[in-house]
Amino acid sequence: MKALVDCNSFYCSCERLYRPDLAEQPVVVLSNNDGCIISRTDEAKKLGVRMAAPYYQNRDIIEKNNVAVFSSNYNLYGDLSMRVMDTLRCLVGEENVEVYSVDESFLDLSRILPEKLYAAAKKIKEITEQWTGIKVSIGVAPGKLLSKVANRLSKKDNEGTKGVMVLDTPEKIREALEKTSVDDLWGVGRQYASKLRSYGINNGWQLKHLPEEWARKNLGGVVGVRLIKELNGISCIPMKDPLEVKKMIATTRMFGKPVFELNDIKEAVATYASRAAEKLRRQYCAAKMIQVFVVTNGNRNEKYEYNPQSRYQYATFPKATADTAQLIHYALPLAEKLYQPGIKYLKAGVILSGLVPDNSIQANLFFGETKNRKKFLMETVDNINFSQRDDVIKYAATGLKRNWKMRQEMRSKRFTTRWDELYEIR
DNA sequence: TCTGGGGTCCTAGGACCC
DNA sequence: TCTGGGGTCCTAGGACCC
Repeated sequence: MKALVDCNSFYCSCERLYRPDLAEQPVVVLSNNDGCIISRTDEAKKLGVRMAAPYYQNRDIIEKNNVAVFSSNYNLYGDLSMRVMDTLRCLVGEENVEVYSVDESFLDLSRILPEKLYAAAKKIKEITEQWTGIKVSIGVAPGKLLSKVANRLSKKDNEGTKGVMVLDTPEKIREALEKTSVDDLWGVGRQYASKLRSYGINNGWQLKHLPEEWARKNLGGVVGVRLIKELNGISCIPMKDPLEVKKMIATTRMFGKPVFELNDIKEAVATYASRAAEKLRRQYCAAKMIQVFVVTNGNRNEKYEYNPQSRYQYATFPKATADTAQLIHYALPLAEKLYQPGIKYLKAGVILSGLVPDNSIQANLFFGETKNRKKFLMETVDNINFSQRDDVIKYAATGLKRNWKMRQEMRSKRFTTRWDELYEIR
């Protein structure tokens, strides 16, 4: 059996942890640039605040109802996420935890006796909440997909489940699937949901009975087949190896305000390249290719409409690299190629791909052996920046003015990662 | 005036190989 | 006029996830 542990309204819960006065009050957290709502508490949900909707569209409700609003504080969320995941690893063993996202983990509970699953899940929930202060919900089922279904239902107040649901009999699975509409299933997005509805398939129970061959044709090949199998209680989405590394690394952001100057774009691209390079080195990899893109508002004249258009340029390296200076060196000319004067730029990004472990970089006849010195330099810079939790050392190309930096006007303090922002008790 | 920032997997099709 | 039967690797694009 597999479990899915999910932190309730994770970002909001993190904010509440250091603001106990907000325990009963609705809370929302905004995306970078204070653009969209990316986390909301149940209270905010009940007021009709929509998830992933632009902040300004919800502003009326928010102001009228005294909703607490925060800019996202990723230092804080990242640190608390680590505490939650460490707790889970401690409870069920490192090898049985697959961190799926910042606020979710799958657990492999196959070593727990069936009759003890419910008690075990309850215990995991209690201890995690006690140790971290973050509320979690747990769904347990034969496979990952059904554990997602169970998790989702365990959160509904009217189920009386108090955050733990175990689907261990055919009857329970049937009941759960009948209550779950197709668009709430993991792996069914907008396209597939509307296709299914057009065939009269509205909930998980109906979907479970479709032939695998139909799913293969209509729901993305083997992906669809897996979906049906999982619904039938056949676990076929395996747990991931925790040592796996990313195959692509991206750093992209909207600008705090639209930008027109090449220089601003170059600063941003150099900054994103530096950040991407850090992520690359953290997983001990080097990249073979860099891609730079910019997003403009494709709309001309007309009244305002959000109509983003992106353009890409890429370069490949003679030899895989994780050296920030070299990545910037290749990235800037790409930015210049993309730039046209007089156009309004909304966003830029850097994507690294063709990632290989950095100890297996192919030597190249035409490039000398400066590798070790560079590597030592990069390690030193990373260590200093990490120990200070800030970019103390950065490349000049990343700029000083930083006109394009994102807005975070309502960010809470970085209570757990900065000495000068520690939580104060009077 | 204002709409996030990451990722994954899969398939089809082209270029190339023997 | 005839025109196989395997492969591999790469890329673009679609769909999905949180």
